[in-house]
Amino acid sequence: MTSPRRTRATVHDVAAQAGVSRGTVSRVLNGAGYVSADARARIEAAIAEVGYVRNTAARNLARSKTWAVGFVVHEPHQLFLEDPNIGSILLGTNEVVADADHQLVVLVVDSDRDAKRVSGYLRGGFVDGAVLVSARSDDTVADAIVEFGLPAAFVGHPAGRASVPHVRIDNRTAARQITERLLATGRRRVGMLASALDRDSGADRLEGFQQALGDRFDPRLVVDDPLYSYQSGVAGMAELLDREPALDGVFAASDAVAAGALETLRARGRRVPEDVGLVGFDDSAWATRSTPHLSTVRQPARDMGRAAARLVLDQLGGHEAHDVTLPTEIVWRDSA
Amino acid sequence: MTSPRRTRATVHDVAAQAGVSRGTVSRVLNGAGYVSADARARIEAAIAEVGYVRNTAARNLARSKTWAVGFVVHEPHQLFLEDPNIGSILLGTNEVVADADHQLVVLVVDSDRDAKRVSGYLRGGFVDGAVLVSARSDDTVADAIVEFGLPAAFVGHPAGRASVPHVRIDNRTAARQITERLLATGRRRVGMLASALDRDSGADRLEGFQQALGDRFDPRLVVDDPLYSYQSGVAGMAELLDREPALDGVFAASDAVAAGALETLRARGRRVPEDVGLVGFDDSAWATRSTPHLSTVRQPARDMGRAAARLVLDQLGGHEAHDVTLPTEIVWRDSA
DNA sequence: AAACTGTGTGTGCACGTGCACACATTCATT
DNA sequence: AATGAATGTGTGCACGTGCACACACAGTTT
Repeated sequence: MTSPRRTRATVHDVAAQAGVSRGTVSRVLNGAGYVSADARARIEAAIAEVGYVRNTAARNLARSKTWAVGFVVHEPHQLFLEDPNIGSILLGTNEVVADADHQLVVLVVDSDRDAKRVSGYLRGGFVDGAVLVSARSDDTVADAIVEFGLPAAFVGHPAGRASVPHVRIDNRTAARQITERLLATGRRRVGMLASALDRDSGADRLEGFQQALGDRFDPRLVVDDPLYSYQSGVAGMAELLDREPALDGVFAASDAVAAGALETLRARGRRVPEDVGLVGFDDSAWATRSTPHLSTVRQPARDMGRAAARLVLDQLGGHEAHDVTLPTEIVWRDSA
Repeated sequence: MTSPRRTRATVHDVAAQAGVSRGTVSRVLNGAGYVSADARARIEAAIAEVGYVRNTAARNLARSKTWAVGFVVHEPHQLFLEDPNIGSILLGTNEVVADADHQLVVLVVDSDRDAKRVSGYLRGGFVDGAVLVSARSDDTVADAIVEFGLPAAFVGHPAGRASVPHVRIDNRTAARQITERLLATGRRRVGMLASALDRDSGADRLEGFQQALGDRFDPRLVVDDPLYSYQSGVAGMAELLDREPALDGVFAASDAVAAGALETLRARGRRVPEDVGLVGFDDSAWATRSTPHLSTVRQPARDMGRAAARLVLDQLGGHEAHDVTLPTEIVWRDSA
């Protein structure tokens, strides 16, 4: 068993081994021409011999370009794992970033301490840009990025940040449309399980819901929770039924919330969709994993991830980045 | 609106602004004593004035220490997102790594091109060590790590890699125990939905299953699939029922697989647990999200993540790293 | 008065690379 | 024969930081 080298080989070692200078080695490594066939062969042999691998960190320092892009998720870890939307955004972003030969670096923020560390990381010259998912309005990581001037893109538009390019969906219109569709099934007492009202997504969905109901909107029939979680659906639904036993329609701010609501409805002996019509938001894996399958709004999460990546790459390429709004689609299944 | 700096401030700028030398600035930044109160105050003012943030990449180069640890997931993205075990391992690892003031960098490998890029990243001096999850036996990223001598730890032990420290559970014993428990409910024709036989986890679970059945083991009642996925459960269960309609017990190699099997069983009109007893593995979110809730093996995923992180940190601290085997627990619910 | 200690500060080099430039050689052109 | 281009190679500096060392000065000890 060979013991791991205490110190790695450098271009100097390669140059010495091949009997040439560092400059020539560098030319071989970086593909620029003007190297004799003989020198090239000797250098390639030397590289293999001394086991040279380029120190990318040093290269980045010299070139001041890292070929890495951060993907910052500001969510409780648990939710990061539970929410398939974030996963799909990650997929889309990675797709585009990898295709441009950059390395995506995923950073999860779940505490003030994390926020501090991640902010330092982003400013520390490790990445050329960053994609931020689900930033809240008082997001210190976002503050750090903006202040530092790091090329970035937000997925979802945190209130009060005009200056940062972002990718969004029209949450308000989508929420209005699915609520109208729910009302069209003849429901009379319709409530909402709202979430994350401190973000545009949460606030706009509530607004769309309210628009659809018009005069019939009753603030008592809105329960809200900071998180888009299964658990918040379980609890919120119980609260809603307590407030209005005659409830016959529910718009949940996400599929995870809807799935939780479904659990409570079942426990309380309400049939879905016969007694209560239920619609969700996201068209996540929850939608088809639940019984009955959920009617919901399809968010083009993967496209959003792709678009956000492009916004960052555009900026890195010196182009202007233009905000993007992507279309949603109503997916009608069995829950309403 | 201030336009983002084209070039960031350095220690030189700070030194010039404060009227001192770089060395003194460095001492202030790194906390080493021997700085007059006057100089310290001027430097701190200068730092704020020019908006200096340390270039951590350069610092790392100088110190040859990055304070970052890679977390490599070698899975199709889709599965990475679907499998809550990986998420929990990630949580545990991040917990310990963050506590040691290191930054966890998540890297997902889903293609040969990814593998190449990630290998380069790991060797490029961006991280001090790495945790590898679900490495297959012919894993090129693992090869790169071993060859390069990067301090690392595997979660799950890929066959034929004696030299790398790893964290594992005793899959064989756990599989044997839960199969025995399933048999104890009086099942006569018991099959298995096996997965990932190219990893220790998959192969050992099959072996444990076989041990429990002893003479009654029938290789025709084992269906296998490369992935621990919901979809593989759906398809595998159909195959198993086609081969043996009288089947009354199934051990699925993971909860996701069991959940898929449940779907097929329902579609084919088999009641669980009345007609068919079903047990899974992992005690993931699938287990309690399914109807009925799954009997399964609890894998201490979070602890495994923690242990792996410690293995890496131990090596970074110059200590020897000892392999860890963690205990499992059978969780008996309603599906058998 | 010389030698020593403690405190504060500046300078040079190293980390490992990339790149601009200078220089050397060959061969074709005027 | 002198100029020029094309090709090949070596050297110095820059990237931004940390650290070892040298130095300067005040106050204390022999």
